[in-house]
Amino acid sequence: MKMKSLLTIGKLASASNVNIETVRFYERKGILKQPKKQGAFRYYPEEYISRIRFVKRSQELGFTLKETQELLDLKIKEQSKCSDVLSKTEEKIQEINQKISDLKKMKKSLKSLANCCEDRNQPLSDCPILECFIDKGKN
Amino acid sequence: MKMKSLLTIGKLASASNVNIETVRFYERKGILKQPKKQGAFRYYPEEYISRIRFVKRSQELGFTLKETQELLDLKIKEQSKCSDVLSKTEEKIQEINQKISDLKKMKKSLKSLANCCEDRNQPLSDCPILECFIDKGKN
DNA sequence: CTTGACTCTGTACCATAGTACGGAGTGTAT
DNA sequence: ATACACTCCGTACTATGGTACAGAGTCAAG
Repeated sequence: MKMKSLLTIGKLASASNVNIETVRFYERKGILKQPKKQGAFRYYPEEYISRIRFVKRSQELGFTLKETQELLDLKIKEQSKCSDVLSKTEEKIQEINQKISDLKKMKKSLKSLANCCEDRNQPLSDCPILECFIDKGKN
Repeated sequence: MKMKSLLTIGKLASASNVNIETVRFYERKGILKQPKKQGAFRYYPEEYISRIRFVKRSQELGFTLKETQELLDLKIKEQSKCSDVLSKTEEKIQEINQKISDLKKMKKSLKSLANCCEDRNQPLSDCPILECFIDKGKN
């Protein structure tokens, strides 16, 4: 049974650039809900591709699979209580802000490290990579 | 032998808010170089505290231990070739920029998700969390 | 109606990043 | 000089996030 815009697991995996086993793993873990099976095989609508991509990028940004699932669940459960969604989104937004701010600090440190090499007046050993996240006095 | 500003492994661990075993683990992995041993015990200068903190925060930002070590090595190997340091830092800065930009997209999506609940005109099911990283037309 | 590529389930295995623990040794305060 | 907390090393175990594989079943093209 072949329908337009339904993918077998193999097609989905290669379109999403992950291993087939990873798709099954995500299903076992509940990150992807298992699609209708026509007969014995899974057939996935195309939107699963963006889901998997979302999962991968979310991980690269420092969210665990569990957290990623929470992010996805915000969308998926259409019957979610609004107050739940709101507080969960606020919480995730706070986490994101913290990550962004820390990444900026790290970037600043890396830049001054790079400057040590462009501007040879400073010895490399004085570069402040370790000071990224250190509060000195007031931050 | 007790000297000012030298810490035993236990003091270091609790000052850095990690498990003692984690310190030893980092040492085995080469993330922390092992300090002078006076007699049989390790004695750490205080700067190890900021190193460990750096490692922990770096991980939270989505860098692996290996990558964290690369970042630290930029500082530690004072005889590093400047060109190496520069290209490594540039590379990390690019990664950081990408992360920041993706986090911002994710945040934007979460905000419009939150709006669905504040402004009931939009149905929850239309919220765009999955569209975070999708290029549609020009990005 | 067979063949071959693909999929199924279940289990085992892998790397990363720790954490726990046993049994022995050390350091120091009293 | 002995008690007790702390440290040593080595090994085993844990959780997370996959990956691999065996052996059976399925699909569809020829």
